[in-house]
Amino acid sequence: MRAGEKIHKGEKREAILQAALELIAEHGLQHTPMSLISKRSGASAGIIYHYFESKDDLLASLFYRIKGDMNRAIGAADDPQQPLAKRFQSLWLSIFRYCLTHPQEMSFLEQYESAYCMVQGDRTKTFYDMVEDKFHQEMLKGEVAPETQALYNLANDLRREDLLKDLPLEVVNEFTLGVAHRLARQEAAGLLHLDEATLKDIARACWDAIAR
Amino acid sequence: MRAGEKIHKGEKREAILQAALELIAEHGLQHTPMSLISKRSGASAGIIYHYFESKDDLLASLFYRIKGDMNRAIGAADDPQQPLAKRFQSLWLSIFRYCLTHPQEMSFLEQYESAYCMVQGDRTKTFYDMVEDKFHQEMLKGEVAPETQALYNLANDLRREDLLKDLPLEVVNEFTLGVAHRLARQEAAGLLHLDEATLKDIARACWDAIAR
Amino acid sequence: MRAGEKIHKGEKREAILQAALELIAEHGLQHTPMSLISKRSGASAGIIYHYFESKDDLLASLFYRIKGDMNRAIGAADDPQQPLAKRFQSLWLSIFRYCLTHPQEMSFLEQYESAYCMVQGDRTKTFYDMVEDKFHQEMLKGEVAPETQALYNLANDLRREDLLKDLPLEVVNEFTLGVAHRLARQEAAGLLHLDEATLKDIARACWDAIAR
Amino acid sequence: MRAGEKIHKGEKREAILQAALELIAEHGLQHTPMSLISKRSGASAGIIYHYFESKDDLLASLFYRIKGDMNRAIGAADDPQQPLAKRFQSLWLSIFRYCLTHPQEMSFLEQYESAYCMVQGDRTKTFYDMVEDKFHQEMLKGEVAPETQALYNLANDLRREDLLKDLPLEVVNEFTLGVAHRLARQEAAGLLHLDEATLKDIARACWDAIAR
DNA sequence: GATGAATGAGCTTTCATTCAT
DNA sequence: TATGAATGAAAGCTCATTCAT
Repeated sequence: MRAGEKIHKGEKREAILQAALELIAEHGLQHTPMSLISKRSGASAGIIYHYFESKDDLLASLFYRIKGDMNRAIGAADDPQQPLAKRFQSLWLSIFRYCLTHPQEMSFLEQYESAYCMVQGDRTKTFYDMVEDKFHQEMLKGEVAPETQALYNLANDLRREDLLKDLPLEVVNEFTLGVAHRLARQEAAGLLHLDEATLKDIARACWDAIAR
Repeated sequence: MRAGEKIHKGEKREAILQAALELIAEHGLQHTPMSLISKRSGASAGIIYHYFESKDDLLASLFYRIKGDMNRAIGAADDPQQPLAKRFQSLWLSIFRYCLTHPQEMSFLEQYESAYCMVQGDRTKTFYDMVEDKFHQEMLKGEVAPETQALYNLANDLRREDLLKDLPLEVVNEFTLGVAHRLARQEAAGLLHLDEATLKDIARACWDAIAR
Repeated sequence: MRAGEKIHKGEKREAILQAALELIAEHGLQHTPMSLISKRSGASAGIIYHYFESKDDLLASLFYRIKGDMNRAIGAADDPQQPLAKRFQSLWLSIFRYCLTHPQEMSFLEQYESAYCMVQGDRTKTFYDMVEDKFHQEMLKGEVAPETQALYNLANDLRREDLLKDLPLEVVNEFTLGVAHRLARQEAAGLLHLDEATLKDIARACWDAIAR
Repeated sequence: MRAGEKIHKGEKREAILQAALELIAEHGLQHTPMSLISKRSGASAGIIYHYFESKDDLLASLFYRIKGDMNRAIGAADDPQQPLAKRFQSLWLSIFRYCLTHPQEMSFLEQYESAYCMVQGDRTKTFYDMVEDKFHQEMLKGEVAPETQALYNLANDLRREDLLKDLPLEVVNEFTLGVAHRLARQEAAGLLHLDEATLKDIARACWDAIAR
């Protein structure tokens, strides 16, 4: 009964995270009280605090679960055997598609990141500076956000071949993952429709931006 | 005393908006109660409801005030007499600088837009679809968000000269205003430092992305 | 209308404190939720937080209101013109009577003081060490708890005449105020009945304990 | 294995009581949830309800365990062979020392007794009137609280020799156990330091209060 | 005996909004 | 216009107790 029990445990925790994700995507971070998460997930109000220390902890856990999923999904699409230009296109398209097919996750990420990003003095603090739970601490030990790992690997390969302009890595990131993310959001919102051919054109435009 | 009274009116309303902007940038949308806005602005709790119908109305008013400011600041930098490539560079740099020098406004915009953007069914609804007050209605009559006007004018000029790739306008927007916005954010957060030369390189990379 | 307003304001604050006192004496500190204080006092749940920062602040305010009352009541009974032995008896009886006629206040004081007194390491911390609000800070500026002031004045006069044994002041305090307090509690609880004559005998026994 | 099992049983029950005692002395009665007692004692949340009917029952059991300990400790110090004045001094000092060396027990007793003592109408009800479990019922069958037994034995001996003033027994109790208890508390809190000589002076002052 | 996940009523506190003055 | 005390629903969270295993 061991395995069964563990699955059951994991399922409840997962149900809570899933309920939170759906509700936040539907009603917004501000209009998602714990009571609603409790109702939707089928968990009692109290038990949520058995799995998560606080609402903040729940949200942080959800954040890192999504980041991890995204990282895995995108990383899986990278094939180091392929030629570099082809790899870049595949990666760009896989980012775009992940964003497009995960609107709830994208909605959550955007709300969460912007809610924890504020100005102090003449300084903007990102949520990475502000939230101090174990998850964030662990994450900060790595040098880059996990979902950019595949991209950074590719960027290093490009640089080795001297195919990349001399731009900061963050800028390269904005021209690829950033642009893909934002366009996928607009497509998901119906503000835009991009067919296969256009997508490839855009991927190519990104390439033009960063390639020497 | 008429004129004086009117100035006084405007000042109080402005003080409320300014207090809201500062507090939201400092503490976040979720942690900015009306009571704090009242304290910071020097206006009583009650009188805020004389100037604004509700908190939502106050936030929407602030949103449109900022959008207007931004539009004016960016538009002012566009000189139709200049050659097109030069115009593009100027515009890109002026967008970047506006974002960099207005961290409170950027913080507010990001929080506000993401808080009012949610998923229903398999559809992402932007806050433009959801908020229904007079301001939004007025805005929706125009075809594009005001701050992109100068960029769209330039894009049309570029297209007339056949200098622009055949990409949707929204994509062009992402490669310019979007990229500038996100990089300015990172610079403001101290995650990145971009010197004058690098900025011009990035503006050029944007141009490479969209120019034929 | 000024005076009227002020009285009205004070009345609501006072009503809250009075309701808290009654309920705590009736049901105990642990079984007196803010909701009950709100109901009994006729104040809404929210407005209590206009007058007091928190439940702790409310309790601390009540504590100092009672300490002040007690001090005034007991101090008023001391007549420096009287002979010293007579003054001691009067003071002792007035302490006893105050305790006896204010059972709610006594119940509250006992619960409050013991609830905030705990052991850390091999050290007992009194609530004076633990609570850190403005009231306590103010109180600690004085050298002795206010209700012992009259007693301390008398003790000094006795010492000047060399009528007092060479005992620490705290010990003198226990033999007078302390004993009176505890006996009044037992009388109020019906565990004991002390008539006038016996009371005078006890006051005399206290005198025997401390007088040379 | 019988004996072993019984020892095991007793140990777990004792561990729970000990954990409760420590936590209540450290954090206060109000801030000692069952979950903490469970953690500190190493017993699961559920099993506590095998040993105790409820939290109230656990607290009552702890109360009587402490009262019994105290009684035994103090009674052991009384030697009926000694002269009466000497016996009184020994008893007083042994009370004082027990209180001083058992700060957790004292903290618990004070909190427990005051939390269960409340005012109804113009009447103060002690916790003896209010708690109705078997322990209290048993206790009420005896005429006096157990820890005063040794003192009462001595008081009777004194009265037989006509050495005692004509004061109610409760008053005698206050002048001895009561005063010792309160002074030990203050010493434990560091508000006071009483050396051996002073302690004997105080024991003598108590004697002066009650002796004819 | 023993576990610890689960319950759900109840807690303190917050806050957008109203309204008598 | 302007005030700020007052409202009360709703928020996040706690905790004594139960019960399937």
